[in-house]
Amino acid sequence: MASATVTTRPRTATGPACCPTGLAAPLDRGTAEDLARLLKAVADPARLQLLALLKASSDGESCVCDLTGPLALSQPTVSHHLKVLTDAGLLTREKRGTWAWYSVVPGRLRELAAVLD
Amino acid sequence: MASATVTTRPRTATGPACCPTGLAAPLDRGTAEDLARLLKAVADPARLQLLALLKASSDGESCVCDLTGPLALSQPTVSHHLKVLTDAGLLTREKRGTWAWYSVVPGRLRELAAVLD
DNA sequence: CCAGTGCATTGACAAGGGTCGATGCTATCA
DNA sequence: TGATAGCATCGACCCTTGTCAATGCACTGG
Repeated sequence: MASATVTTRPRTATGPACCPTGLAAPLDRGTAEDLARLLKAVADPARLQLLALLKASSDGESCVCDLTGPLALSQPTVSHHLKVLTDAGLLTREKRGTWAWYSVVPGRLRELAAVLD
Repeated sequence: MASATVTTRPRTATGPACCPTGLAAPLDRGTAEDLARLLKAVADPARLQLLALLKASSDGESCVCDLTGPLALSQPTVSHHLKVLTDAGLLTREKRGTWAWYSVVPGRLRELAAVLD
């Protein structure tokens, strides 16, 4: 059993992706926490439904009023989930007039998927 | 909890564990919950470290005593995380003598990654 | 200017999850 | 047989998180 490899690293909260090596090599705690933060953003049924709805949208974007219906959740709850996904860098928000239009950041999900390999 | 490793969803049981279409098409709540359950199993820093350690292991397997050190967590906690990953179908457990040897189920992570696309 | 609409924020609540110490169980060894 | 080592389970604690009602804010239309 090798000695401990728990090296705390200087943090990259909203960094680009995180670990370039994926799970091929042992992860230090900091890198693992960064990856887990990203995965936690996706590991929710409501947020998965939001991502699927946005990807299936004809224009690649939707406003909140079009998302509350399919999810059967209250408007504040949907806004909360959209914020979580946006903070994780998976969605972009563009406010046009009264409406807020959300769309998926292209390639970001694929980056995350590539790490799990 | 006594959850089966794979759900009993009536739709297209040939898929990995949930949605064969990934996020390309809208998800119903049940399918989204199944996928979220799998992702939650991975969305934890300790469990990511465990997966990385097991993948990087020379024999592709490790016993609990070799995993508690690098994670700097107590033995019951590590056993708990290993159980979560095993229940999710991501790890297999084989008891030989006094030791319990864990190893990653090949291809299972890749299946999960393929859904996020 | 005022009423109405779309969305975000706040506060509060209940449920879930990570962690540990203590304990129980099984296999090995003297 | 008794003692010890490796793991799993239990019970408890505390923090996180998903959810909603109420409220606030920005923009639009009459």
